[in-house]
Amino acid sequence: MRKLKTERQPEILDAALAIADEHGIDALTMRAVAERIGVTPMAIYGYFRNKNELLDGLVGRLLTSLPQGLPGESWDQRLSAFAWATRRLAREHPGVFPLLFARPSVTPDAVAVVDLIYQALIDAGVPDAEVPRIERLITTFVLGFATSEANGRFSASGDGIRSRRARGDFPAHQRLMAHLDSPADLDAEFAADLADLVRIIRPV
Amino acid sequence: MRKLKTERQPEILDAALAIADEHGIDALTMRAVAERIGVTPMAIYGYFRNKNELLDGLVGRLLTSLPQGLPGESWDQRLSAFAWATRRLAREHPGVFPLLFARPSVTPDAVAVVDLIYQALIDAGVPDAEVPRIERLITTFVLGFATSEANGRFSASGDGIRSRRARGDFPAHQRLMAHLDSPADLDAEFAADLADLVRIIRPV
DNA sequence: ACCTGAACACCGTTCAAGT
DNA sequence: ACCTGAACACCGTTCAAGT
Repeated sequence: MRKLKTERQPEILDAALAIADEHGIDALTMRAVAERIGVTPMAIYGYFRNKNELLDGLVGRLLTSLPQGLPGESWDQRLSAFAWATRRLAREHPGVFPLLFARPSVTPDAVAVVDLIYQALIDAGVPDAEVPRIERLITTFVLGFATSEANGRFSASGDGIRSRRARGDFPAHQRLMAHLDSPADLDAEFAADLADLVRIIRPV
Repeated sequence: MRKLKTERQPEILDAALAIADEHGIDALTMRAVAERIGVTPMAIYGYFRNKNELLDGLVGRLLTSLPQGLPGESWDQRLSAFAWATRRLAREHPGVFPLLFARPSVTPDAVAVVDLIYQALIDAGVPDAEVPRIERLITTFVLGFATSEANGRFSASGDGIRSRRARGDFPAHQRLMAHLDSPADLDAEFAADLADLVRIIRPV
């Protein structure tokens, strides 16, 4: 368990994030990161024990870039700010964002975000015993929505379907045909979803 | 665009799924699959154009194993059956399951599942124009919950936090300390979440 | 204290050949 | 029609050495 250097960690994470943003997550290799900061691949191992820890560092970087939550705002303003900021993050870093789902994130950064949501729910009047569950419910949805968008799960309907739909194999699709022109306005949809979720919280 | 053989595709997918289940997704290599069915790595390429298409096949396999929805059941029974079956799938195949989030799945298998949920929502009285949004809301949550569980996002709290919590850096955590002993009963939590989501649907 | 160079055990995938 | 063998261009990571 060697002690890690920290000096150039931010520089390395910057490089890694830039590579993933520009060329996709598959292009994020130790060798590519090294080349980008003008160093031999092995130099990276002085700062991160292995590639997995570098990815953990990337997750931490994403989390710290979320808003800290100004104390003056109301609970639903704070919740909403978190949700929209998370979604914006996914759009800015679609390659890296899905890692948030994969990595437990028990880092201080992650706990800080959770603490913010806990506080918002407490302020909303959610009973203490219910707060952790509702927090998981909300972050699961928000993370899931943002990840779906980043991965193209909501678009991509395309052609093959349309014909099959017409063939009548899927009766509900046929009936809803007028409303299936791909989720045109995801901003509006996300807003409506959040409103629905807040309705869960309110009278809990 | 060579024509692919189909005969041994199921056999190959079986092998791939078994490897991922037994040794994790990282152990799922073309070479390992080939060895498992007693063939050279290159033989696989007669059945799947590349590794990505093999993974798509795996996603299809997971989707077809979901229940088809008996017509005799009520809409909330059908919705509930889908949700619990999805979660069970994630527990049986934690390594492969997260692929469902990554791959758009516009395959017939995926559309069939969506059609089932559409129908349940229609039967629940959700207005046609709202059905696709509510479907995405629900599947996003269910997929997100199951993926979180498969990836250990809900457990894994552990030690580092506990001390930090005690240090008082996170006030909401401190207040809720009695309720943070890791999400003990995820079955009950999932049930409560589903009940909350159904309350969204009911009076839409 | 920080970085390099060479090497190892793997990958996915190509191409040409074998039966 | 189906599969094999050898090879290529990559990976992450080790170990020992260089300044």
